[in-house]
Amino acid sequence: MGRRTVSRRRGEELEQAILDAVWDEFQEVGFLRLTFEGVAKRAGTSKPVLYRRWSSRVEMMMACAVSRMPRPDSIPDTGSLRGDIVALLTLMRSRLRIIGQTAMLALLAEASNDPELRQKFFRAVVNHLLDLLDMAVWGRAIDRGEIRGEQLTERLRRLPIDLVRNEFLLFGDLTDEVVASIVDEVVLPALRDRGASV
Amino acid sequence: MGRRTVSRRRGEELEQAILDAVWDEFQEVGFLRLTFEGVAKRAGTSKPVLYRRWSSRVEMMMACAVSRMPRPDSIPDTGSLRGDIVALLTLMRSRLRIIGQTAMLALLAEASNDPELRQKFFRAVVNHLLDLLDMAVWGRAIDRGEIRGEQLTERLRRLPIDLVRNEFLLFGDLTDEVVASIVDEVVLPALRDRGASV
DNA sequence: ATCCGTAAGATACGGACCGTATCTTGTTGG
DNA sequence: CCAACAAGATACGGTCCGTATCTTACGGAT
Repeated sequence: MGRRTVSRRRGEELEQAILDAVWDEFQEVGFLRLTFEGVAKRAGTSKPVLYRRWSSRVEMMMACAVSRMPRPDSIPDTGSLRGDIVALLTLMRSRLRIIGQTAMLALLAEASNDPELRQKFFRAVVNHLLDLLDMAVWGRAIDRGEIRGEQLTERLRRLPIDLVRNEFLLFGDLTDEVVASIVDEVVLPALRDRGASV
Repeated sequence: MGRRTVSRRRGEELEQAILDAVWDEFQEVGFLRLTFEGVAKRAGTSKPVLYRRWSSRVEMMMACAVSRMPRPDSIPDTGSLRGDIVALLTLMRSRLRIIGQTAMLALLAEASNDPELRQKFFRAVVNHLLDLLDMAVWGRAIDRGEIRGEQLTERLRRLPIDLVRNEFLLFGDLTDEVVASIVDEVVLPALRDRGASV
C-alpha cells in the first residue's frame, strides 16, 4: 500500500497495481465515495498518473470492472432451451455480482449523459451477453427444433436478460427462485404462445 | 431569482418556492450537478434553510419529483385488458419523463445504499403504479373474464411495469412501438399460455 | 398593542475532492 | 551513455460539502 520504495513501476505492472487499488477502494468505500485521491493514495501513486489513463471516475471504474468480469466465449450446452437460458442467466448473475447494484446504477447514470461513455458501457456490459444469448441459446434451440427463428422477435430475443437486469437494478439480489420464475412464468410461456415446443 | 426583498417567506409559500427552484436547477444542470448551493442561490435563500428540510440532495430531489408526479386514483376503463395495460403504461411513461433517465438512475443508486431512503423511493415511485395495476387493470380483467386470478403469479403481476422500467433505465426513451411490443409480444402471450383469453 | 418563540436568512468555517500545472527523477530505448 | 518519456510528488485555485453562529422578521399568544 504505502509504496515508499525506490523502484518506479511502469506499463503493465503499474496498470495492474492501479486497477487492484481501484478494486480495493471500491470494495471498501463503494462507488459513490470512490475518489481519485483515495485510489492514488492506495496505489502508492499520484493523481496525474490516474488522469493520464482515465478522465473520470466512471471510466476508471469501468476499466476495473471489465478487467474482472468473466467473458467466456460460450456456455455449456445443457441439452435443453430451459437449461441453456438458466446457464446464461447464471453467468449474468456472476458478472452483476462483481459490479454490484449501486455501482451499476451509478455507472449507468453517468453513462446515460455521455454518448461515448454510453457506447463503451454497452460494449463492455450489455452486448457480450446478448451475443452469447444469440449464439449459445437461441441458436441451439433452433437447431434442436424447440423454436423457429421467425418466432424470435427482437423483444423476445432480449427478454431473459431484460428481466434479470430489471430485477438486479431494482432489488440488487438475484436468487435461484427469481431466475426460475422469470424463465418458467414469462420467457418460456411467451415463446410457447408463439408456437414453440418448450 | 435574486430575492432581495424585505419580506421573509414562510411555510407553504417558502416550501413551494424552494421546490420550484430545485426543479429549475434540475432542468438546467441535471441531477448529477444539482447542488445545495445552486438551489439556495436560485431560491433566494440559504443552505441551512434547505438542510432543515432535507438531509441530502437525493431527498430534496425526491420531494421535488414526487410533488410533480401525477398520482391519479385510477385510470380510465378502456374496455379491454390490452387497452387498460397500455393506458397504465402511458401513465407510467408520463411519470418517468418527469424524472428523466439520469436522475432516476442516480436516485436509485443512492437509495440502494440506504434502507430508509429506499423505502421512501419505493413508496413514492413504485408502489403506487403497482396498486393501480392491480385494481384498475388485473381487477377489471378478472371481472371481464379475460383472465382468472390464479393465473396471476407475482411475476406476471409486475411484468408490464418491470419491462417498461427496464427499457427506460437502459435507453431513456419509450416510444409507442416499444410499449406495444412489450404488451403484444410478451405480456399477453405469457398470460395466454396460462389459459387467458386475451 | 406588545412580547416572545420560531424559523428565515446571511455569513463564515474547515474539510474533501476536483482537475491541472509544474517540477524532479527513475527508467528505458536507441 | 544519453535523450526522451513517463512516474511520481507537490501545490494550486476552485467548488461544494455540512455545520455553527448570529441577526432579524414574522406570527401567535397574552
